[in-house]
Amino acid sequence: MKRNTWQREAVRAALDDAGGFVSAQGLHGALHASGSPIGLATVYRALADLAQEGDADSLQSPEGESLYRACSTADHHHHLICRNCGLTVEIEADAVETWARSVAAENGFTQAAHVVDVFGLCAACTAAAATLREPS
Amino acid sequence: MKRNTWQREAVRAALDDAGGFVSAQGLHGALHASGSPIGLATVYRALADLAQEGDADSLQSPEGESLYRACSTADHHHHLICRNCGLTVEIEADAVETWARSVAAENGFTQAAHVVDVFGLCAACTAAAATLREPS
DNA sequence: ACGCCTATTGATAATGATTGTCAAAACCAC
DNA sequence: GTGGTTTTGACAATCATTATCAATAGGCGT
Repeated sequence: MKRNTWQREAVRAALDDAGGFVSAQGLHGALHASGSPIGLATVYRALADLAQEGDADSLQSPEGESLYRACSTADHHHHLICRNCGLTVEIEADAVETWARSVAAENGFTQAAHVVDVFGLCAACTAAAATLREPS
Repeated sequence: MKRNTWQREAVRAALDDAGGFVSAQGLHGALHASGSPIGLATVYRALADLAQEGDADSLQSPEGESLYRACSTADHHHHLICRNCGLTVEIEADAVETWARSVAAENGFTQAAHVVDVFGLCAACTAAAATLREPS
C-alpha cells in the first residue's frame, strides 16, 4: 500500500517549484533551505517513486548526476538544455518518436525507450562565451 | 606534448577487442585478467583521452556508469542497446542530426551536442521475457 | 648512445553521489 | 485509540570516478 506523507508532497512541490532539472542533492538542499527537515535518503526515494509513476522525468547529466524534473502530464517530451546556465526548453519531437520506434522495430527490438536530449549553449551563454574568448 | 605509451595502446586494443560498450572498470578488469599490470587511474585517463580525440564513443548507462566503445572513424552515430543483454546495434540517424541542429538553432542555442540512444529489448530477450511472464 | 626535462604512470586517498540498514515514528483501517 | 505495517531518517556502506604525488619512462637535443 502507498501512503500519503507530507514528505512526498514536499518533494513533489519542490520539484514543481524548481521549474527545470534539478539534482537530487540540489532538491534536498533547497528543501532544507526552506526549513524542511526532510532526510536525504527520503528525497532519493521520493524522486525514484515519482519517476516510476511518470510524475517526473529523469535524465543523466553529462557529469553523471541524475537529474529530475516535474512532469505534470505523463506525456513524453524531450529537452534542450544549456550546458552552462541550465536553462531548459521543452521540445516536441514527434519525428524523433516515430524514428525511434521504427528503428527499434527494424532491429527486432521491443519496448523501445529512448533518451533524446540536446545540450548546447543558449543565446545568452553563447554571447558570454564569445566575450570571454575574444577580448584580445 | 603527447607521448606514446604501451598503456594507451593496451587500452585502445582492449576497447577494440570488447566489441560493444564497456565500463571503465570492466576494461580495467579485462586488462588485468589478460596479465596487464595497468593501473585503474590510467585506464580512466586513457579512455578520457580517446573519447576526447574522437577515437571512442562514450555514453552514460541508465545505471549511471560511463560506458565507452571503440570508434575507428570519428564519425558520429548512435546506438540501439538491449537493456537486458547489452547487445548493441549501431544506427544511422541523419534525420536526427538535422533535427537536433535545427531545434537548437530555432532556440538560439549554439554548439549543440545531443544524446540520442534507444534502449529496448532485443528479439531474443523479448522472447525470454514472454516466457517468464506467461507460464501460467 | 646519453642525459635531461617533462609527461605519464599507478598506489592510494579523497570525493561525491547513491543505496542499504534498522530502530523509531507516522499512517491508515478498524 | 490500537495494531500492523509502511515510511522515515541518521548514518554507514558502496560504487565509480578524480585528485595526489613520488617514481618512472618517453623523446628530443646533443
